[in-house]
Amino acid sequence: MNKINYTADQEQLARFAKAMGHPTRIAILHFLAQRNECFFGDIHEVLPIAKATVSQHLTELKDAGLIQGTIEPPKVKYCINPENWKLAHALFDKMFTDCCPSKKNSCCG
Amino acid sequence: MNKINYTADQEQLARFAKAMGHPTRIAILHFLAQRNECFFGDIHEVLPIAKATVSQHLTELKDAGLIQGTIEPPKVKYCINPENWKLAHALFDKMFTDCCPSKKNSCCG
DNA sequence: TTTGTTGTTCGCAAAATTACAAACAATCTT
DNA sequence: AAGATTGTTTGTAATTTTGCGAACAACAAA
Repeated sequence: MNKINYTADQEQLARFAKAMGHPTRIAILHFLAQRNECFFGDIHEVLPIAKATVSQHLTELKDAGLIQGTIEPPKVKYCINPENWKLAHALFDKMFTDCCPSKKNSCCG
Repeated sequence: MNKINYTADQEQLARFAKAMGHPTRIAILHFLAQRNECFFGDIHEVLPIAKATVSQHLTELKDAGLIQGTIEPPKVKYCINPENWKLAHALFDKMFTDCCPSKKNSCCG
């Protein structure tokens, strides 16, 4: 009967996952990994959507902490946020490892 | 100027991420990992939301392929879907590894 | 100062998400 | 058949997300 509270890690993981929960944003993250130059224009150029929408998706990734933007007039350079990227990697990995169905006490075990 | 298409892997990863993009659903996944018995009632009991809402969240996780449900009258047993769980683990891991900021050709490198 | 380039913000519309109570269905027990 | 138990489905409401064009802001160059 005891209701659980969501832990800080669970909330954080959900926030990261939500930010990654759209193909465009996954594509942006992939794109940032393949380029040294990560200006807005470069990103917009390869995506099949309006620049206003690209800007929105970038804002969401930034708000979630997965990327960061730097103004280099007249351009804006985007890149992965290294610390939060590591954190996200760790949280996801822990999740998938903890819930590993091969573990003895797991469902479907 | 060449617009990219989202790859099947990107779409799949986004689908998994979207399903994980809510604290309740993260909590459900964690819960499924800690129990052998994974009946609906057990899950509902620990969550601070109505059963209809729990059912909805379970449906989303099921539709994304992350969990599976088995009817064991009069109960319903839920558990992790082992194959898709592995797939999700692999896709997320590949993403985080590919985009690792420590790599030479990465942004922020 | 005017023009051009680069992105963000605003205003709007359509669709999806989240949540609940109430009704329903399926199955056992009496 | 009637009741009890377990979850799902339905109907509804509030909020969020996604997307676009147009307007705007910041800055460099002519």
